[in-house]
Formats: sequence, C-alpha cells, structure tokens
Amino acid sequence: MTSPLRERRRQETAREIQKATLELAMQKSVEDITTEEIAAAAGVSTRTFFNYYPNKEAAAIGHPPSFSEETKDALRKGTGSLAADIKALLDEHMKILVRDEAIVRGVGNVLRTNEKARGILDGFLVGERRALTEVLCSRVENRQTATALAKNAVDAIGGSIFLWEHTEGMSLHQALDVVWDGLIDASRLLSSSPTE
Amino acid sequence: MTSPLRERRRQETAREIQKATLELAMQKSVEDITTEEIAAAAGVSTRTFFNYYPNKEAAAIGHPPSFSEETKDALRKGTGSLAADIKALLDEHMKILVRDEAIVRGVGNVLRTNEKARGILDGFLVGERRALTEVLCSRVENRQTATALAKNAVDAIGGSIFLWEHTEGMSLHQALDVVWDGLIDASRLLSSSPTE
DNA sequence: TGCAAACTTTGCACACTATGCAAGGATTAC
DNA sequence: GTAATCCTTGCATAGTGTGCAAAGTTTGCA
Repeated sequence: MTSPLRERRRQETAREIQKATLELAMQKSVEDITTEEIAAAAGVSTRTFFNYYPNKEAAAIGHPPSFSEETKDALRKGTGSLAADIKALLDEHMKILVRDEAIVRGVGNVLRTNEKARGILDGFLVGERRALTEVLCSRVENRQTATALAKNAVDAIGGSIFLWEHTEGMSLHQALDVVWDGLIDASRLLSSSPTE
Repeated sequence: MTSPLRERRRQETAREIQKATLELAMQKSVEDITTEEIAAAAGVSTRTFFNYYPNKEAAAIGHPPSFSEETKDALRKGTGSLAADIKALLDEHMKILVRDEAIVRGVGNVLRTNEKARGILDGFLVGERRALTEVLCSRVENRQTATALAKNAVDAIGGSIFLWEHTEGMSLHQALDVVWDGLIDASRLLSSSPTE
C-alpha cells in the first residue's frame, strides 16, 4: 500500500512533532503553547502539523504502544495462575515503555495539567481495555469479571507511571511491582468476606 | 459570602445550560454544536455561557455529585467487612444519581463520542478517587492498597452507568450489583493464587 | 425608600484552533 | 523519463475562548 520510505518518514515526522510538543510543554503549559510554535519547533508548517495530529494534545500523547499480539496470546494460552499471567503481560509491556522513558515522563507531565490530553489517552486506553477484555474472556466465564480484570490491568500501567514520576530513584518496573502488590492486597480484602 | 438568591440563580442557570447542551447533543455530536447554539437554547448570550463553563464539553458534564461527607464518614467508621462498607457507599451514591437519570443518560451519551468531555469527567473523578483513597487509608495499612480500592470503587460507578445505558430494562442499582459482582469475582481470581 | 457598592450580563475586539481547497513539490512505479 | 500518487504548504474561513468596559441587577445599609 504505502511505500516503506514514506511510511518511515511519516513516523519520523510524527515523532519529531511529539518530541517538540513535549519539550515545549516542559517550559509552559500545553494551553499556552500555540500550534505555530510546535510546528516551527518541529520544522514543518502549521498546516502540516494538523496533517499529523488533530490537535496539540494529541500531538503530546502521540501513539502509545498497544499490548503486543504475542503477549496477549501468551495470556490467552497462559498456563500459570491468572494473576501471574496478567502480571507477565504487564511486565512485558513495561519493557516497551522503558525504551522511551523521556516520552513517558513528558506525556505524564502533560496529563497532569491537561484535561483534553487525559481524554485522548483515555480513549486509547478504552480500546486497550476492550482488547484485553476479549482476551480474558477466554480465561474466565463471566464477562463482567473479564472487564474488571482488564480495567485493573490497564490501570496498573497508568498507576505505575504515576508512582514512578513521583518517587525519586524508583524504576518503572519497580513501580509496577509496588502497584501490583497493592492491587493484589486490595483484591484479597475485597474477596475475603462474602458480600451477601 | 454570596447571597442566597444569587447562589440559587447561578445554579439554575448552570443547570439550564447543561440541559440545553445535553438536549442538543442528542441530535448531533457535541463537535457539531456551536457555543452560540447552546447559549441561544439556554436563553443567555454566548459571552455569558463562558461565564458559566469554560467550554461546551464542561457544560455537558456539568457538576456531577461527589460522594457525600456522610457516606464517606460511614465508610471511615464502618463496622462491616471492607467490601460491604464500600458497596454501601456506592449504593448510597447511586441513589443520588438515580434522581437525575436524564442527565446521567445525556452525559453518558456525550462521553461515548467526545474525548475532551471524557478528560473533563476524568479530572473530576481523579479528585473523587483521591478523597476516597484518604478515607480508605483509615481502614487499610498500605497506601497503594487504598489507591487500588478507591480506583475500583470509582470505576464501579462509571461501569454501572455504561452497563445500564447498554442494557434494556436494567436499573442503575441493578447494574451496580452486576458490576460489583464482577469486581468481587475478579478480586477472588487475582488473590486466590500467590504471586511469588 | 433610596442610594452606593458589588456583582452579572452583554457586546466587541482579538488571538488562537482547526478544516477545506487548490497549487506546487517530491516520490513512486513503470 | 514520465505519469500517477502522495505530501506539504498557503490561504480562506468558521468557530473557540478571553479581556475589557458599558449597561443592567441585586444587595446592604442609612
């Protein structure tokens, strides 16, 4: 369909624009940055900026990595306990995120102050959650259960990033471990006593 | 501080604007509605519209009810199992939401298609989650545990509304019961087998 | 009651956002 | 090498959101 060179250039430019956006967002809030500034910093025209992203908040978020097909497959066909298999998927996904710590930090920074950016990321996460719910449906009988599990898994990633950004000297992987332990502990408390 | 009459009028106008927004959003997407239209439908000038809400998405969301101080207090001093006490708080909160089913439905409708609106609601929910986390810290030792519990509690409300909107003949309370059962089931699965 | 202070609404001007369209430039396929 | 395709860009334009100041309301107090 699209030629490989064009594809590569597109991705490079998209990334360039995201970097320019995040860098500017370190100095002042996204609200106070104009699309002109971003475009200039990324070396393209304002019009071209809008060919890549529908708005500056989307440019800040960029295109976060989805859970890979392999890890989802591993979860689907998993042999261990459900908890262990989900944790394995999250660990794998975290490896991807660790490759771009600067971007993760920049995105987190934007999310803290910008509502529109939060909404955009949320839209992306809804998709991830849905995909994960489908996968989990092959491991549990009840759909609501799968939904709850998927929600917790996706949130664990976000929670880890938040914790990582707010804790000096903690790695993303360590943050995930802490968040995960909290989740397991919470689950133990919620399920320990019968509701009815 | 502010006189009671002025206070009441402000709330009435705010609500009027929200209703006008949600009503228009039934016919076309929020993107395609102009602030002028909303203002005209609500009987105020465009400029006044912006005195009440910073943008049309915020007008659609309005001012959702927070968990009441009484219910939070009940949870803090709760005597039953943690799960039962959290469920009680959610049930109480749902009673408040049921009073304005039309608005809940309208807001849900907007959230489905509008990212900015999602972000705005999310910002509100972050605040609710934080407040609930503080409350739960008096019931559990670990902060991450409290965070996970609060996240699940707040999400249960949102999940219930989603389920309610997509299921013919189900009440909000019933939806909450279904979502809650799914959450408890998921918790059982996550905590049943040791992670390490 | 009547008047001054406080607050609200509104119109207007203006900077910024985002999109359609068409011209021009680069890349691809053959 | 050339035609088709895709990308970038400038320009025009509808819409968003804010500051400011004038006009209108409400409030508190004499």
